Order: sequence, then structure tokens, then C-alpha cells
Amino acid sequence: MNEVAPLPVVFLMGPTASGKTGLAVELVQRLPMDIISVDSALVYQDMNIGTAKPDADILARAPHRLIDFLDPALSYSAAQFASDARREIADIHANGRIPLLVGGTMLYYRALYSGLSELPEAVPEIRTRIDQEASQLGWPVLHARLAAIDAGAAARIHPNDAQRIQRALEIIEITGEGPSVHTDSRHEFPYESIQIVVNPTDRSILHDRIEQRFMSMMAAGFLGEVEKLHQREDLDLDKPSVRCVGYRQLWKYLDGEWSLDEAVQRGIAATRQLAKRQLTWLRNGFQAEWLDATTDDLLDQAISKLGSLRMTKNIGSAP
RNA sequence: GGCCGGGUAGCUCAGUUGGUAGAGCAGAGGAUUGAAAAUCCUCGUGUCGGCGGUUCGAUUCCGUCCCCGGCCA
Repeated sequence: MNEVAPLPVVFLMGPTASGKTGLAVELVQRLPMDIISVDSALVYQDMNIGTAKPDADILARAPHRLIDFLDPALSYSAAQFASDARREIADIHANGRIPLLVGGTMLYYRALYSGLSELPEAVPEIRTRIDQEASQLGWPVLHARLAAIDAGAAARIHPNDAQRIQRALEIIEITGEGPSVHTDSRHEFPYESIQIVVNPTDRSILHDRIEQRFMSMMAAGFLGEVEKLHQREDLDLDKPSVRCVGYRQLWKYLDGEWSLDEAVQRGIAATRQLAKRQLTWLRNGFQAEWLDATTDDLLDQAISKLGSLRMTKNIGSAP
């Protein structure tokens, strides 16, 4: 085998409303790059306004892969993303171009970069059954059951964390063994990655942007978009799509639980909380270059970070 | 102008039979392996509206003033 330098991949990360998409669109118009979205909400069809999905105009100039292909009744997953993204990366490289991964779903970046263990995928019937058991016995009982089978996993999962207890029990049911015995098969990322974070230095600027964006979503017909989903018989608050920030809160307004004003205020708060969690990931889970989203020459700064990239397969950064 | 309620954490409010106070929400930090825009954990000192008085001690009782509601003029 001849020594071939790894092909480049760029991660453009940041919290919601930080301006990632705008920067990405400018980048692909100047560099030979193609965008792959890394976003668990943009995958859904018929969810455009509330997810801040790029419009047709922008997509014409800067096509995005892995958006707008899944019905809101269906679930996606980090594992499916990792697999889809690997396929798209290979395709873009085959065209002699550089994949620009843009988005705010940090677990997806991690699944792609570090890999996931060999674990079975979700089985809805099992989850439903575990939910029913939990409603009768309570999650602490199920947590105790997990502890008896896999003490390590139980120690890692808080007794109140229903979602993770359920997942662990699901793995046990399918494989006959606890999650701990399956969790050591991560891989090396086979590409040279450049990781960039865009974020306003001052949190209050991000908060203002989030509020303004939510208000313009409302002005653009966000409620009508949620109403259409609400009318469907096959959607409810248990669906990952409906749980998306903003959608969940407007859904509760449509259910008559909250006033519209309360739903909007809670939607804005939920978006700020999302941004905070994203920043926690970015601070602790990656070693990226941070750029101030509010700076005038953001594009130039980003381009200079990418200066060392090579497009073709046989030219890499020298050893 | 009179009467009745209220004025306590950024917001909504609880409470202290007088020993300087606590919830929810918001906010901050953290975790994160097939739901991840999800799920979960941790973090609460603030002239208890102002000024006087009673008291060893007042946010709590009394007086007075200010502000916000409601009713009556």
C-alpha cells in the first residue's frame, strides 16, 4: 500500500442561530466544497420555517445533503446519520471536492468522528412495552433491574433518566447482555478534519438573535406549519419531529394547554437552552478553532483556517 | 379623596405565631453510544417598597409615606 494522505473534511459547528448556514453558503461559493447537513431537525419534510431550513433560493446556490428527506412520522438516528454521512463524504471526495459538514447536532458529529459501538437499533415494540412497564412499576424499579444485570451501566445512568434506562433494557432484551459488554468498538476517523466553531463571544447576543429569529419565524407562518402537522393523525408529542424546539411548544398551544404568548416565550427559552447544551458539547467534546460570529471578516477568517486544504486525493499535507 | 387587597430572587408567588427567607419558571455549569432541537444531573443573599417607632432583635407588630390593582365617591 502506498502512503496516501487522508482526504480532508471540514466541520463547521456552532449553536443554533450562530450563523453557521450563512457562512457555509458563502464558503461553498468560494471554495470547491459541498455541504452535508449535520442536523437532526433539518432531515424532516414539511418542517421548514421552525427548523430554519435554507430556502429554495439558498439551496440552489448551496445544495445541502441530508436535509428534507424524512417524513415527520419517522425517526432518524445518530447511527443512520453516521452511515449516510460516510456515504456522502465518499461521494463528494469522488468528485474531487471537499465535504463541508455544517450543523448543530453534536452527537451526530461525534458518531461520525468517533464511531458508535456495535449495538442493535431501536425496536419500537420493545420500547412501547418498557414504557408500559415503567408506568406501572416506575422507572426506579427498572433502573434497579438494570443494575442487577449491568452494574456499570446502571451507575452511569441516573435513575431519573428514563430514556437511557429504556435504551439499556432494550439492548439487554435484544442481545441478552448489558450495554457495557458492547461498548468498546469505536474507530479512527479516516479523514483529515478541520473543525471550526462559530459563536458570538457574548452569550447575550446569541440570546437576542434567538428571540429575533423566533419572532420572524412566527411572522413567516410558523404556527400554520405546526397546525398542518397537528392535524395529522399519525403525529403526537412522542415523535422526535414534534419534540423539536418550537414545534413542541406551539403544539401545546394548539392542544389548548398554553396561550400563544406563553408557547412563544417557552419556545424561545427552549431554544436558548438548546444553544447552551450545544455549547457544552463544543467546549468539552471537540478541539475546534473558535471564531467570533459577530466579527466583520468572519468569512476571511474561516477561509484562512481552511487554507491548508488540498482537494485531490494524492496531495495531502506533507509529513 | 375614602375603603379593601397587594408590594419578598430576573418573573410568578409561598413563608417567617418577631431570631434577616424558599419553591416553580427563567438563567448558569455539567453529562451525553441507534429519540439528541431528545433525555438527565448540579447550582438560590435577595436594602423581604421607603422612612420612623416598639423590641435585646423587625422582612414579620405599630405609624407614616410611595407605588400597583379593585371597589366607592
